[in-house]
Amino acid sequence: MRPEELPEIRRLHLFCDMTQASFETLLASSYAQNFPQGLEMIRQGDPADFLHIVLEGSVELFAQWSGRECTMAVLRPVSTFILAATIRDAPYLMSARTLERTRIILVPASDLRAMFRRDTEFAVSVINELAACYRSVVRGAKSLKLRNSRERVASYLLRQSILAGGAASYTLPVEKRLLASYLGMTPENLSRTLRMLEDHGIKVDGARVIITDREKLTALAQPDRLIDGPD
Amino acid sequence: MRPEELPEIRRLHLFCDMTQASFETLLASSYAQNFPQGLEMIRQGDPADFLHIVLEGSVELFAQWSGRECTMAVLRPVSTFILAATIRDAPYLMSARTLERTRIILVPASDLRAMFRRDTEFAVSVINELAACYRSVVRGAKSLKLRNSRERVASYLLRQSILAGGAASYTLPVEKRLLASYLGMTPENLSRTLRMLEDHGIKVDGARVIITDREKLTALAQPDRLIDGPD
DNA sequence: GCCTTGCCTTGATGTTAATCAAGTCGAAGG
DNA sequence: CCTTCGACTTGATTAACATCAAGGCAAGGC
Repeated sequence: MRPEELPEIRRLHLFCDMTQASFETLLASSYAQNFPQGLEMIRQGDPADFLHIVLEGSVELFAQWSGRECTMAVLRPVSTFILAATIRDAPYLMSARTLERTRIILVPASDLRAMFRRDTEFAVSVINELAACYRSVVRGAKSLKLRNSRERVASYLLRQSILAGGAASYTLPVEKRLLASYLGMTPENLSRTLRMLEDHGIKVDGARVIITDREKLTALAQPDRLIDGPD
Repeated sequence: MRPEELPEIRRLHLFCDMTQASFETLLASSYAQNFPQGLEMIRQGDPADFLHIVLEGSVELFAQWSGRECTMAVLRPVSTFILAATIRDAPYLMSARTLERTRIILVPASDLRAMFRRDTEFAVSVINELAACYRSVVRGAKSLKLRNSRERVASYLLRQSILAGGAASYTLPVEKRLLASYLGMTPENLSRTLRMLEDHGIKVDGARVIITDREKLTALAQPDRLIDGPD
């Protein structure tokens, strides 16, 4: 692990409140690994032996069943993933693959579990992190059950604009086929929906999104703090 | 609160590992409340001031958006709910209503948050509980995204049979309209699907479910530990 | 340069599920 | 006993979405 990486990790909510000693102990038993693009680094069902931290690149979390597959999340630096599985010492519920060349820190699950028994502040951080993750998945489930695909796309586009500082124009952070799977629809349907949304204040050209009429888009998306955040 | 109720609460995973002193302190600031049937006891968006424990009756967690509504979970004694919101001191993401006359214990969120800073074993229990809740929602999301409605119904019916000890016959624990909403479909569609499943090893008469051909049902449901549990 | 390759789009078609509209049934109450 | 109400069912229709098939387009390799 490179020394300049430690402060970046330390800044994560999960690690910023623990003692320096605890942090150093935990990271001492961890190690970095570089993965090429498209590598399936975690397979659902495998035992969860490590907490993962993305330092560079990006990772797709996805799920499989009966020959089908869907994207559950896309993670970018700096963030952790599959915390819950490591804590319960249970099999991963999701698979993970790299979307590009990606650098990951692997923190042994057993050290993690030992650490939050010794460092109360760390335990509190884990609690907060898990609660946030839980709420995030609940939001996703609400969006899936309460909105149709057009509304989900509209909400997503509006939300991305807000994350880009309210910009009227921005670039999609992920490929469209991935986005479609994430939103629970087929690529074809996403393509058609984006076209339809031209009547609702959105223009999409390649990965470029332009909001032509924010009011109209908002009327369709009906953004809701309890689904779209912020927390 | 009745004295005979304390041991029941103590037996919950969330409370069984904390010190007796901590448990008594926490419950001393709590109080019980009885609600009639059909009462909306929690409204999504309200501040989360209490952890809730169901002692008698049953509670529906549901979500609303744009005039639509869907069931997220049904809770029965003895269990806790909306732990994550209380921890983050954030608004509830879901509403809750009683399905029958229901008795609830209310634990003040602030006492809860103070307690897991003082009692490490309790903090660990909270961590484990949250991780379990998180995984449970992820399973639900996977089921929604990877299965069509017929497969969801088949999985549900098979799973209930297993929960009933592998019985070939059992009673549905919830009304069908609720079940439909929980499974992400309309009551009409559930009704038709149950009829269709007669060709796949299931016979439903009112709330009575009879598995006529477990093998056929299993072939359709394709139960998966990573979706249907057990954990 | 040309040829791949992968991603995206488009149109035609088929399937799935929601909606609309009656109608049945059984439990609760007058 | 009859009425009423709510839950459930059923059929007809419509809307939403997936699938299938074909083609466009841009990036990268030879």
